[in-house]
Amino acid sequence: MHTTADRLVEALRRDGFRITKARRAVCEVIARAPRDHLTAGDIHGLVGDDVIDQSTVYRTLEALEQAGLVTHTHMGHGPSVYHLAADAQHQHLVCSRCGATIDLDPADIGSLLAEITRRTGFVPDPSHFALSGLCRECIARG
Amino acid sequence: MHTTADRLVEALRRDGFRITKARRAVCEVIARAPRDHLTAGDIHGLVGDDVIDQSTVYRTLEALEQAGLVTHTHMGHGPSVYHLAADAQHQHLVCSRCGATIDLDPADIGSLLAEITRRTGFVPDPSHFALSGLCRECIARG
DNA sequence: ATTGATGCAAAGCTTTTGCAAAACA
DNA sequence: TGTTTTGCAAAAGCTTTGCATCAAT
Repeated sequence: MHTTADRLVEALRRDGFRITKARRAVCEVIARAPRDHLTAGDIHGLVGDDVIDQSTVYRTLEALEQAGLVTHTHMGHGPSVYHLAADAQHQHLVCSRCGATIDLDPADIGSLLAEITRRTGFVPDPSHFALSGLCRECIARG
Repeated sequence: MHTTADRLVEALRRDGFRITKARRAVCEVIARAPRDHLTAGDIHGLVGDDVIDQSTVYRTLEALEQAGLVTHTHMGHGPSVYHLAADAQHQHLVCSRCGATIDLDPADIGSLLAEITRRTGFVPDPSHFALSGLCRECIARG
């Protein structure tokens, strides 16, 4: 039976990328935390700071994005976060006061996005940017 | 009659900020291009690269944001863009292929945002992040 | 006179890049 | 073997900060 990590590795190979220890390690970390929001630094740390170089993490993530397996989301001032493309189609809400993040299901915003497309012809990719605002708790606190 | 720049300056003063040559200059640049998307670097250049220091531009923008007069929007990989708060309540769409940007009127997304609030209690601030995707032209090109 | 703002220079943080050495196919 | 990938180190791009000096109130 194939783990997600194996599937990522195989997909990379199919796309003509060579399979190295570094790429396998990054795939395993990403596959193990599919719903998490991992920064390049997180991934580097999880692989082991001195196992592979940070630049290799970025180059591997670039390869994975090129292969359509991973996407990244800009979360504001901080570093970008990476996810499996399969899990990425949610909208991130991030509270500008307390920093809490909420993942919004695609179904919950589908009609909104369709509305934008209908009016402008623009097809949004909700996963690529977070949406800033105030969470319920911070509003309740005034 | 008061220009927008004057109004910005007066609002800063009312908030307890001192009025300096640097702050006046930044206010004038921002007031003159109210609908534009100016980066801190743009503003620095428009004031005059050697008239004030870049760090002063950032500190002035911080003061203006603190006073609620200006907001900034994260546009992805590049630098943030700044606008008058009064003009900022639009959603930025940015095409991930050609880089074109579209400003979406608040009225066009109001119901979408209300829907998000209804479902999650989260009150989005549409101006703070751009929304990535593909513009009509790039879709037409395949 | 006091307090706050500026300029300068340096550093911080995320990300990218050049190049020689090492690893994959 | 031939080409890709890695590590290292350095740099790039945006933004922040420490500190002595200067300016606004």
